[in-house]
Amino acid sequence: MKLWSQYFIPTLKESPADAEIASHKLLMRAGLVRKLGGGLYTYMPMGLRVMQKLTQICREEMERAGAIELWMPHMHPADTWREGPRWPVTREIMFRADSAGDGKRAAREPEYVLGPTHEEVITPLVKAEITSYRDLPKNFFQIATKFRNEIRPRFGLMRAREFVMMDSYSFDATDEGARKSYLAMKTAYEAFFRRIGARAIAVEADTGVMGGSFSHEFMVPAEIGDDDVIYNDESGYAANREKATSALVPKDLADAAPVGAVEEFATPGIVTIAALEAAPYSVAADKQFKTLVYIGDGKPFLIVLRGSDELEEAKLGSLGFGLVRPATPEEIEPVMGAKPGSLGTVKGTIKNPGALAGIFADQAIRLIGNGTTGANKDGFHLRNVNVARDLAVTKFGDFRRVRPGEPCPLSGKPLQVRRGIEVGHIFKLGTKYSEKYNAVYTDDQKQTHFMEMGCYGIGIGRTLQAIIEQSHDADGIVWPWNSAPFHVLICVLDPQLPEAMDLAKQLATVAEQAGAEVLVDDRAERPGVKFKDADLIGIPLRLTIGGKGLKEGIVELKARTSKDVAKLPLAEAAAQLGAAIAAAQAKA
RNA sequence: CGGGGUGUAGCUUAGCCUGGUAGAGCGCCUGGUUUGGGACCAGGAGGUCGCAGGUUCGAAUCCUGUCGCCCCGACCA
Repeated sequence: MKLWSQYFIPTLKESPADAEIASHKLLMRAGLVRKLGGGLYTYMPMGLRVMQKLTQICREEMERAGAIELWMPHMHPADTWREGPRWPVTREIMFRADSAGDGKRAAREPEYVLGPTHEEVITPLVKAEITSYRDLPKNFFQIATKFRNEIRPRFGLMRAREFVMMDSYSFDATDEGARKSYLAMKTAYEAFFRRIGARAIAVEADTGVMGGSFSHEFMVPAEIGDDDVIYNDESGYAANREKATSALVPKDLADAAPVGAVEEFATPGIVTIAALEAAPYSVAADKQFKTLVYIGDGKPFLIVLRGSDELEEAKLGSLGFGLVRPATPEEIEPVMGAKPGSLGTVKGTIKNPGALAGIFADQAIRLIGNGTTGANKDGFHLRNVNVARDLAVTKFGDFRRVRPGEPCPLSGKPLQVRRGIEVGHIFKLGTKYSEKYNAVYTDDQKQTHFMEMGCYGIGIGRTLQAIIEQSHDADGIVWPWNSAPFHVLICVLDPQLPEAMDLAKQLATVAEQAGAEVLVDDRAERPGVKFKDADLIGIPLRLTIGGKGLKEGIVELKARTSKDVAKLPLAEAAAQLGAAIAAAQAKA
């Protein structure tokens, strides 16, 4: 039991000016966190209590799934990363942790970095410690602080520079085992989110920098989310926009019949899809070929899309390049022979095709018959262009961004879109890291194999905020039972009356014996202030003890989720309170 | 990193355009009256107006630079 007057819950009537979204405002107003700097937050006592609830439930579910907790350093020798497989990418988001020094000791290259994640630490560790199939599988997890120099921290805990994450890493002997480990994590994550009262859905996701074969994100649907989830309720299809695909191109699509030979025509000053759509050219965007130049690991390659489609850059990951970026106009002209706006991939028109690492086309361009594309000659385009006959294509793939309304790949029904907050992510990695670090084991035939890996993460702080985003009303937070900082708030309206405080302490003991955590508001505040604060901090059950009620012989019990107040005769108060707690526990 | 915005007391902010003693509300402290949904009265404390430079007799206000914070965007030709 905690007495409010002796605890520390600095609530605010007004939201700080830098909080924009509901959950961020409530985090501040309910006294859960305070900001130190951009993306850096102090967990105040109430915020810490919620954090501890989440980490404990997370720990229990991970252990239930057979994972083993450990703790790794968060300051890493820079070589750990420099020698790792993704230094060029990860160094951009890592903080260096060198001696601040006097200028003499400050090295040009970092000596130490703060860990954004731990594949580069755990894989060498496991390589050194595990060499036999007898010791596999293993799944190690930790719940600890991560550091990432986010391009733009925002929305409070939603995207922070320093944040708490549960991360785990599985090591299996076989691909089949790795699939099992992956599924065990998916199940554990679902159990975790269910227990803490967050409605999260698993969606197919892009593997991104992590690499690997497949992955799911756990998304909490919310308008303020960073990600678009593409889904169809009927089929159960759900994917991150970066990964989402649609059944836009029929499998048995026949190539359109060419109506004539490729023909060049002058388009002075026309360098955009939209300009070519306008009169006098009047070429519909979905009859145009859009040709983009990218640089993959230093070498240019081309991406061809319909003019009406947009590139989903994340899908370029499937091409296997490490670092990918758009080419600059200076890089484009020597290769293509024209400036951006007049580019194309019709055979024979590219100035220096030998320089290209490949020409990759989105399958949707096969829907174009007799289309128009750039001539690789400034101010000229080509018409009557047909994919099979005229275009040089190394490989077809899925590179376009899906739009709502397109047919679901599973059911053919229209896809829908909604925003979501990514609170967890699981990856099946395969052997990308084990090969890099030579993490091998010996099987019962004395053969050595690379370990099959998976990695998994839950953003604890982000999850905390996502719960608030998902569970609040105009008056404040509505904590789910298992995430709540306290379960029962005993509101003593007249704390100067000894009998009121005595009863409060008595009922607090009852509640604690029923397994609830109790906060007693014993402050010398007016009732209105107490009720407003009670709603703001969102404790699931509120028991009100007032001098007026005591004279009538009653106390009041109210659930945060309900408007109804139950008047309990004093003789029944203990039993009713116990019953309400038991009911809430059973439901949670 | 690019664009936009903003910085005045613990919090919310007015004043800035048009230079001339820095104001309010909330919160805090003291006293009193109140007491079931953010009370009232009286008194009080609290500000290098983000920082640095400049213009000026005089700068919160105008100019330059810089830093912090917030929002939008991410080379899609």
